[in-house]
This record gives sequence, structure tokens and C-alpha cells, in this order.
Amino acid sequence: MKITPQTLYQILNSRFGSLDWWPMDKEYHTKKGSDQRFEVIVGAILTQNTAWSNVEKAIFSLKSQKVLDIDSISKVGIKKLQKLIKSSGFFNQKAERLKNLTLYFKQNYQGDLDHFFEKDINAIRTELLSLNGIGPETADSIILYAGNLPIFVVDAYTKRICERLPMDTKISYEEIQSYFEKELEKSYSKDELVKIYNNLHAMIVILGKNYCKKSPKCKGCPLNKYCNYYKNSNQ
DNA sequence: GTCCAGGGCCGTT
DNA sequence: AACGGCCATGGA
Repeated sequence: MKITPQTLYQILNSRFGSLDWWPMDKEYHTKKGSDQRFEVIVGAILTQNTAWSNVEKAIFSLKSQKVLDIDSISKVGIKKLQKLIKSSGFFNQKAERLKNLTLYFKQNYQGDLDHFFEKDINAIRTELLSLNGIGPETADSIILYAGNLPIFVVDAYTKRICERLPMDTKISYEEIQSYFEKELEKSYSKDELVKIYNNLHAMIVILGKNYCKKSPKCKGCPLNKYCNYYKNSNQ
């Protein structure tokens, strides 16, 4: 029996509930739109192939030195920026990526991110992908979690979980993404989709961290009765 | 000490 | 188009 994205959503949702994701502190919610968006964007860059706990330290450092906004990052020295984000790893390239991106927003949108997200999704995505250091997952995370626009984020967890489950998914990023979106659009209205994509990706990350690890911990996984890998491994 | 994490780029086949 | 090496820290 195949598993559809809709079924996957329902199984995970009945276990994990609604997560309304992007891990941030309380103070974050008091910020105005553009600064909130920017904080998510910085997190999306810093978390590339990196544990979130290491990203949190970096964001805290940036915040404590008051360089967590477009203007400050564009002005701060590259060496200081590298030092502040050191804990997030790959700090040389990530510092450069933040500088580039910030400069881009400043030059093209006067630092107004609300304006940046007013275009249609494809235009935003193409623009993000043209920037150095922003690939598909980072672009889509930014669109979904900073832009609050409907796009499904595919990551290493999503690919791994899809491979282990009996699903009709191909291997490439765009194929998995369009399959999930096509299916979920059948079951949910346009207004609901942002929430659904937000929550589904969040739940997939939780599942990937706690159960469907590279070396899997199948005990207690809500997908056990559907999973090829679980059956084959006979745990 | 070894493995791994919410990728992406670049050079080689 | 697909693959491998590389980037780097901190926690398990």
C-alpha cells in the first residue's frame, strides 16, 4: 500500500499536533515584519548542514551585538561577522553569504523585505536562487517561513523518509516538491496551504531528528506500520 | 576519537 | 545530469 502526502500529514499531525514552526525566541514576536523576516532569513543561511543549537548561539551573538538587521550586517566588518557566527560552522562562507544577501536587499529593495515578498512566488524563488549560497532548500525555507507564502520545503529528512516509505516519489528536489504540492492542493484550500506546508515540514524535521535518523531509531515511530525500512530491518 | 547536523558550490566524469 | 570533495563547529 502506497502512502500519499495527505496520509503522511494526517499520521504525523495526530502524533505531533500543530507546531506553527520556525524556532525563535519570545522577543522575536515583538519585532516588526521586516525584522522578523530578516531573522528567519539569517537562520535559514546559518542552519545549512548545521545543527540548530549551533545556529542559536550565533543568532544570540548577533543579537547581543545588535547586528541582526539589514543595516547593521551591511556595515559590520567581515572579520567581526565571522567571529559572531563562528558557532554555526562554515563561518567564512556564511559571513560572505550574509553580506551578499544583505547588500542585495539594500540595493534592490531599500532593505524593505515586505516589499521583496510582494511578488509572485516563482519570481521570488528565481531571484533567491540567483544569489550565491542560496540553493533550493534555503530559498524555499525563506519563502515559506519568512514570506509566509505557500511552498513545500524539501530537505535531507524529507528525501530520506520518502525513500524508506512506500511513496510515489522520485529522487530530485523539484520532483518531490511538485508531487507533494500537487497532492496537498487537492485536499486543502489556498488559504490553508501555508499552514499545512509549514507544519508538515516542521513535523518531518521532528521525525527525522528523533526517529528517522541516518541510523534509524524505529521504536515508537508513528510510521512503523507503513515503513519498508522497518519491515525489512525487523526491529 | 568518530559521527553527524534542517546545504551549496565547484570541478570532474 | 550525477557525483565527490570541500567548507567547520559543537554535541552525542
